[in-house]
Amino acid sequence: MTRVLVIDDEPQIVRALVINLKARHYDVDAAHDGATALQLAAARQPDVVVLDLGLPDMDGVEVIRGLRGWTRVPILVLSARHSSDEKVEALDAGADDYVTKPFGMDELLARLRAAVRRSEPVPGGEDDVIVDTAEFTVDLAAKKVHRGGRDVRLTPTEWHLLEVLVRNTGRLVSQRQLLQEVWGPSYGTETNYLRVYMAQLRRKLEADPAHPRHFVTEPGMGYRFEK
Amino acid sequence: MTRVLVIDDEPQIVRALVINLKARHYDVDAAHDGATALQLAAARQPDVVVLDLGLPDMDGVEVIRGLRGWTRVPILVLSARHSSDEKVEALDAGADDYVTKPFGMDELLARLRAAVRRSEPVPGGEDDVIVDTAEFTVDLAAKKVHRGGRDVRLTPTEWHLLEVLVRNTGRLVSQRQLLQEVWGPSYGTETNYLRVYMAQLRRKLEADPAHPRHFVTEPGMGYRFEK
DNA sequence: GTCGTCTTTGACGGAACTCTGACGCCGGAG
DNA sequence: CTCCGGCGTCAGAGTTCCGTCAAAGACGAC
Repeated sequence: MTRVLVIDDEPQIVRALVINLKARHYDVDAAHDGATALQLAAARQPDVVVLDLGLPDMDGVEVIRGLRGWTRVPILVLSARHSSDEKVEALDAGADDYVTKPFGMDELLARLRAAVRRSEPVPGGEDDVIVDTAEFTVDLAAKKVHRGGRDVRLTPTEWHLLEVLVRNTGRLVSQRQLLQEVWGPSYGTETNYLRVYMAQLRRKLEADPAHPRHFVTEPGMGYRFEK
Repeated sequence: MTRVLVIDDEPQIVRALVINLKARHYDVDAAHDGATALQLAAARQPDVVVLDLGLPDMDGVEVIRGLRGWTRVPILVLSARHSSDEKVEALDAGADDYVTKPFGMDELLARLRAAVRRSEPVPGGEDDVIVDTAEFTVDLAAKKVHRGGRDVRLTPTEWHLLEVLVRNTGRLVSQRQLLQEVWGPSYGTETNYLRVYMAQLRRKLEADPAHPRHFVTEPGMGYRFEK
């Protein structure tokens, strides 16, 4: 869940923000002054900060600097001041966005989403999906199969077939489904393809290809991958 | 130098932006319609995009989507519309900021700086910039390759290709992905480029280019860099 | 203009991959 | 027993894909 830190000394604005944010399933913390804000930011590690510049105890820009000293968390500034200098100062101090009051809640939320979105890691990230068996290891992201200390080379078709089976580990996959996923929707009855390529996979991955333990045939139905 | 792509069909606005940006030592490209913009973005790889939503040939939001399909470059939207819906739509489509006309140049430049700043890599980044192999060393930050006691000269395209492969060390990178990252999103099937440049890299970096150990071909799928 | 560098393009032989048919094995049904 | 359908195995034909080379085109420097 995304955590938001709201910093504002006007209770009605804080209340409005908190209600709206909680309704959209954000986790919300609130502070009424700069000192509390900096403390809360350190303690709660928010994913985004909404900061009103007019605080009772310190200048809003100082809060920005205080945060930027140790974090790159997105900071969205609220302010009643329309002056260009104020905006420039806040943005150059490290703010990510600047919204003048009165503001529309829709717009604020959209800007919040934008700020959160761009601080997210790249979706196609480095998370390696690895499946382990007694004899070999499959890394779906890297498209690698490791077996007995060395990499196994698979052809595109072999990979595709393996991928479908591994993604359905433990489940029976029908011949029709395999054919359509690997060879295309117009295939469905060419079971000889399956026989040939399943044999390849077994030869390359099974300890004893004649008695497969991981690529199991269910006669008349399909195949199943077991760890 | 920071490169900015300005997209607007009003000549006087473009001129004002270009003059101001160039005075501040930005490298500026300009497009007056969406199609040109998308093409320029691919060709010039800007660090930030300034986009007017009112274009003659296509909806501004479509331009945002077109860019977001393949890049996370910051997009700063300009618009004459003050409507909240417009803003929300643009921001949710992937824009980073939204400025309504008329705008102050100081504010716009400050927002531009903010957008560029946050897209910069962390200064004290923990990313290991240097990759070592038995035969050569790649320094991604310094853009240098060292081999056998001397620097190897690489052309821009060779570098780009090497960079993508090294950033994905051990992982298979599809031909399509390589083509799109190095040559641009409109490429994807010109595999002969890959063949030519992969041969160049091997000739310059592999001990035995005919039997590559680090730049591995996976027929029909892509290439892989191994340490 | 001329030069040098880099990129794009086309052509070719060889390697890798996919498809196809033939054959044998096995278990169940007649 | 024989027949038959489903499966595994094998090897060759056909196709696609890749590495290599060379030459033409694009571009900037001088």
